[in-house]
Amino acid sequence: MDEPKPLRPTSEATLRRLPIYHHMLQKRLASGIKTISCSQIAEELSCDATQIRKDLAVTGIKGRPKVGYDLAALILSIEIFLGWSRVRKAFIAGAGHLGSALLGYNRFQHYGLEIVAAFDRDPDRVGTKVHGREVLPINKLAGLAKRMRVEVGIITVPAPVAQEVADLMVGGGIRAIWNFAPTKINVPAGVIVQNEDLYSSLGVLLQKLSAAHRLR
Amino acid sequence: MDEPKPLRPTSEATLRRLPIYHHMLQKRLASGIKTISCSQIAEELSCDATQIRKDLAVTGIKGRPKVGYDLAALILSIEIFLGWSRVRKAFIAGAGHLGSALLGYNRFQHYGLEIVAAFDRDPDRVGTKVHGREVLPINKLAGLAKRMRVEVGIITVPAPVAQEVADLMVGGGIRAIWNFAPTKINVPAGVIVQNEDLYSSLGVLLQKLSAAHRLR
DNA sequence: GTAGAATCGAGAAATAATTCTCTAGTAACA
DNA sequence: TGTTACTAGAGAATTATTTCTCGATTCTAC
Repeated sequence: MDEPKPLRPTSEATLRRLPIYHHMLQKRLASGIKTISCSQIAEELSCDATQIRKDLAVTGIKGRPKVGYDLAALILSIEIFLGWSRVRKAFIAGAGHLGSALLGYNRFQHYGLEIVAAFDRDPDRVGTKVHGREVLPINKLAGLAKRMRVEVGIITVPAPVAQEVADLMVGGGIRAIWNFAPTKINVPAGVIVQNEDLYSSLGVLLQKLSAAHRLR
Repeated sequence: MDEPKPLRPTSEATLRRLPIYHHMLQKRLASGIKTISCSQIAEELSCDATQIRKDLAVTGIKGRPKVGYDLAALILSIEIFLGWSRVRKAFIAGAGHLGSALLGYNRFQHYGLEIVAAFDRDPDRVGTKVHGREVLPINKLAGLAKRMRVEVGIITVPAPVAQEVADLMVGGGIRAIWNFAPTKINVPAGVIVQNEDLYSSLGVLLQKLSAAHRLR
């Protein structure tokens, strides 16, 4: 095995930081520099240099003392590690506000994801186009997913129907689900679920605000 | 002091889980039951009962052995702790796809947030209405925030202008910022920033998918 | 009543994550 | 060519978080 297969999967905390470094590094690349050190990254993002070093190490990149990392190589290394170098097809279920907004993110393509079609239950929405992609009836989801070998499903339907939609996706062979519905979805082992609960984030924000209030 | 003032702030992990319990508990409340135990919650969300018990403890709720918690009291306790019991005014900067989607989330009101106005730089958008709220020019943001005592700012502008917008918000007295732009924003001490980087979440999802691939 | 089952709550142990410390290597400069 | 300042990388120490264990409490059934 030429790839250093990790005994433990990379921690979620590290995975969440890598894209942040990536954004920052691309900004630097545009400004023309060739190499960058952990201390420079740490300075800009105001976090710990050692942590960055450990995070970057999981991608397999090697740096040089006194110099740092080759910027272009580092960016590429992060992209490969995160799976952004290969674009995977995605279906989105729920063509409401949030679904439409995600369909409008055309930059997902640069981050390994291509949303190829949208699905909805509402007959008024079916047949319309959102950001250039046609909205299809939800009952076509599983069959098309299988036929087109779609790997990722995005759930932006209301919570009460999220499980139903997840079942359709799993039935269609989808193995990774990005769930924006604020509810738990049950899937068979082997299917990856990434929950994106806006209310959780809002909870964190408002609790901190309340706590700050209480201190004064 | 009648409130148990915590020496350390509650961990982010706990804060993120509380809203998840809240969703689940409300679903249960609708089904008519009066009390619930940690083991029942753990079963439904497939996580550890002890962790739930520790999480709920931070809200100050007391349970009864053999019975569990009073469901209504527990929900209220979470809401108070997270700061959802009082509705705070918010401004949103950036009336693009994502901004419009957030303006359409009218349920934020139940989670302590009321988006009262939207702002944009684009003259074509200014003056239009999005989900019932008028889009105002960005240069009015700071003044209005101060006058209306707005506490929360939501950033849904492109990354390159996020810092500018954050500065306007801070200038307007806003003390908590929900940042959807994939970039770091610098704010004075005391201002709370909650980053919501979709690319980070996507990174986690796709990396896990890639890793799963590599294993086979 | 009393026995038994279920649960909370608190402290201990185990695990995971972050930060610190040291070594070796590299480049810039005198 | 030697000296100095800087940095990656590895391992140790620290800190935070999760999981385990156990005693106390309270309800249910007999």
